[in-house]
Amino acid sequence: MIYNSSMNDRPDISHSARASALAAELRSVAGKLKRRLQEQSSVGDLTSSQIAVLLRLEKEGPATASNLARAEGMRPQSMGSVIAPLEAAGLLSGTADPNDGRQTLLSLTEACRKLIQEGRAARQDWLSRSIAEKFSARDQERLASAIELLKRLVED
Amino acid sequence: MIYNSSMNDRPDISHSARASALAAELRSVAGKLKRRLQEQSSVGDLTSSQIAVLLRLEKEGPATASNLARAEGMRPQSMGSVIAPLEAAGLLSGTADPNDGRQTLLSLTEACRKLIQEGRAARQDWLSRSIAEKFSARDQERLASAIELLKRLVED
DNA sequence: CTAATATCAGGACAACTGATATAT
DNA sequence: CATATATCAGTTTTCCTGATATTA
Repeated sequence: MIYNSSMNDRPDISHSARASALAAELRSVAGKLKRRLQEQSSVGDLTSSQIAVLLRLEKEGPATASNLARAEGMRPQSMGSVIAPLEAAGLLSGTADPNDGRQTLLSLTEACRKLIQEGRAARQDWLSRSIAEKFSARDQERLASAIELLKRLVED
Repeated sequence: MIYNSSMNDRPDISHSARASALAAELRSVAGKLKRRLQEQSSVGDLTSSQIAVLLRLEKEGPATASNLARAEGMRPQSMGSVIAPLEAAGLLSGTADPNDGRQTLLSLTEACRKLIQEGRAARQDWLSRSIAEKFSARDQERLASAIELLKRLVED
């Protein structure tokens, strides 16, 4: 705390009151977003977490299940059940790391990479589509900095 | 669409590519936020949805379960199970609407109102606390406009 | 032996759908 | 009778915890 509270018991009442109001709104919109993503995932066949994984692998290259779990802030066991259907669908393939037998390095299959590059995946994706449709280039910039803000919030 | 696509098949490739990248990041951070809210709710005794309901009632006055459900973008049945524990805990009380016997108007109990006004609820709330601690007044303003952006996204 | 990875099994939670009772 | 509210019951989804095998 930067504020000196020795001369005043409530130096930041409005600061925390504002925080509380913002929290309420953020909680509400986060809930809606969550439900929206979920309801859309039943339309296609990929869940939100699965799309997040695919796009991360596409952007940052092969990774292990544990790596992905850490990146997404979830447990390795949970990531396992996110990944399993993707492997079954032939979108992901795992090869054992020759240097470390414990690890299985996951990478996108050629079929999946093609799907993403053709933009088909994005067009099927409700969130990508909504952002493209509803947000101008200027708004997309604003969204980008908003996301940085949210990242700070969910960090430790 | 403002762009004229008659002279070019892909006038907004970068626009939608950017949208797709933003979607990936937003999805990721939304997932983390969701998990964070959930893990915190098991510490206290109120879920994220429940806090959202309490703060909404405090801000906007009494409402019916269906009203609240619409406001939060969920089904009335789901809202029912959000509300039930709150009534049981004595934070909410429902009185039958004299004009419309179907409706039960929910309002905060005095105990709950006091809790909120004392700021105890907010201090116990991880999200409020994080926002207050991590964000300067300037950042809170940025967050406020970010939330407006997200609201547009989850709207129909 | 300790640490990290992966996986299996069971459970909790928050939302959903469908059905029913009641009041308008 | 059609509509809106509330509630009961059952299901699904996603993530969790705990336990075990394997390799470094």
